[in-house]
Amino acid sequence: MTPLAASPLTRKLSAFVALSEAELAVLARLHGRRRSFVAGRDMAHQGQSDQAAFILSAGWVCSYKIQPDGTRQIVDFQVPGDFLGLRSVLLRTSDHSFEPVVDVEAAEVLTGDLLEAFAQTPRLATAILWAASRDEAMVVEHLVGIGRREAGARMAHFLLELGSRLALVGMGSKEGYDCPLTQYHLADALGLSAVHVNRVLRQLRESGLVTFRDGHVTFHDYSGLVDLAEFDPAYLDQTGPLLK
Amino acid sequence: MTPLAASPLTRKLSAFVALSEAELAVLARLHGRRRSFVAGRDMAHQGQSDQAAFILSAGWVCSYKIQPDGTRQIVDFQVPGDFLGLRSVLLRTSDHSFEPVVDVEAAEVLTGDLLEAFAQTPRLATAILWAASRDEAMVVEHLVGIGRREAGARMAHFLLELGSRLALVGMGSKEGYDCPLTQYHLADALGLSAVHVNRVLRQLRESGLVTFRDGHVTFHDYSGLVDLAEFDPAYLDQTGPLLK
DNA sequence: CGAAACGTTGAATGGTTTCAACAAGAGTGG
DNA sequence: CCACTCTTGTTGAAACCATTCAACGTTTCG
Repeated sequence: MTPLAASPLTRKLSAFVALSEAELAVLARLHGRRRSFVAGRDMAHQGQSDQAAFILSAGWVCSYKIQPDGTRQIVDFQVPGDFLGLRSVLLRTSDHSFEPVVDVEAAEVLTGDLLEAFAQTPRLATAILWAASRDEAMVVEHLVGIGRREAGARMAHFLLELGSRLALVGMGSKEGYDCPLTQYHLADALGLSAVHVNRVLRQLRESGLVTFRDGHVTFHDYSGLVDLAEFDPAYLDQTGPLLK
Repeated sequence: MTPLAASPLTRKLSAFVALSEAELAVLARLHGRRRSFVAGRDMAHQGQSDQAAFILSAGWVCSYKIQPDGTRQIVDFQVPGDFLGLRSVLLRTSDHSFEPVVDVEAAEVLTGDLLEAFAQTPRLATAILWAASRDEAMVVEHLVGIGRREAGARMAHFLLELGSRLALVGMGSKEGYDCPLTQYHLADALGLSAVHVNRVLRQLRESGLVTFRDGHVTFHDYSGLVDLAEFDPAYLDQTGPLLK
């Protein structure tokens, strides 16, 4: 019996591991401290220490780094169901900033609560760490994309990956998904100029592959897009954490 | 009293945390299973599971991903003192390959031994996890470099970072260091073509900043290079793991 | 000696950026 | 309610950075 309104994180983890009632209860308790953040105002800045982690339940966040010359590189996006700042708590190395792309609802997770939850339910701990390693794999794939894919394939890959992530929490399908990002976000994430992002999007649209418009991504030719991007979701669709 | 011939990893950790005799002993025991690998033959392949971790004591390794179209992106290099495949053991998500750049000496670390060591000496565990988070920060910085730095600054930043890492284990200084990488390695790491790497290196050389030649990097104008690269070693020179 | 790996250089091509200008909608304050 | 500004999106033309192709030199190694 799944909860009436499972949180996105619960949904995501449940897609890979069958969680017991007790584990679901602990997970639910982690969602206790609800917090809100308004779009555009950073949740945390580079160099700030002692910050909490969050579980995103609604809204989008991006984690980025600003360079001395003012250019920005977005490292990753967080969508509902994603952890945010997990490594900062576990390992204390947050040298980037977090900006809510839209208004955000999140649960604050204190270090103590997290460690306690881990101690109580090792299987849950494994599942969460597995999710963290999945995030890391995405950063690596992101690096590969920027380094070795041309703009069209890079964009296609990005839109497909986002779609897969959202599908996992019921917010997207092979038809498309809602996406509040601006072309500037895409530019800063993909290492392109905003102008070129616009052109690439037009090409993809005119090729009948995808449309990115008015806050919505629509896949017109999913498999064609997969071909263009050479999208291999192996790094996303893992067999799940190794649990006995 | 430091050991007569401290391992590079011991050296590195000691630069940030004062380890007790007992902790040093545990660390030494982790170095027990010595293994050798010859240059060019992969230590592990993409998709392979159930692999051990290694502590590099001599030689260089690169971790990379091959794309369907044959292009390669090097994600990171490992130099003596670095862990290799740590995340694969802790979290099981190694979707990239490891190639020894030169002949390599490493200590194999079995999952069980590592967990046992962690249980025995929590401070050592924290120190090692801190080192892992530092590696992660380098991958993020690498992503930023590829996405938002032009070729010259990217190369300069890369050479400087490598220098800092090597200095930590006594294998480099602000004068320079030995570096067995080929221009092809640089190209695959920096997301450039080998031809352009050659040109960029020439420019840097002719500007009197650095020379990369015959397996040796020589800094001619360290601070000039730092300026060009906008190199801010904050993500490397952390205050160390938070230990009580 | 021949092959293979690495380095070097030129010329042509092309993907991307920059600069510039304009359009449309949202929000703001008078 | 209407100017006004700000953000976001759009498009063209010129400039530029980087790639590709091609050729050649050097060294290493079997």
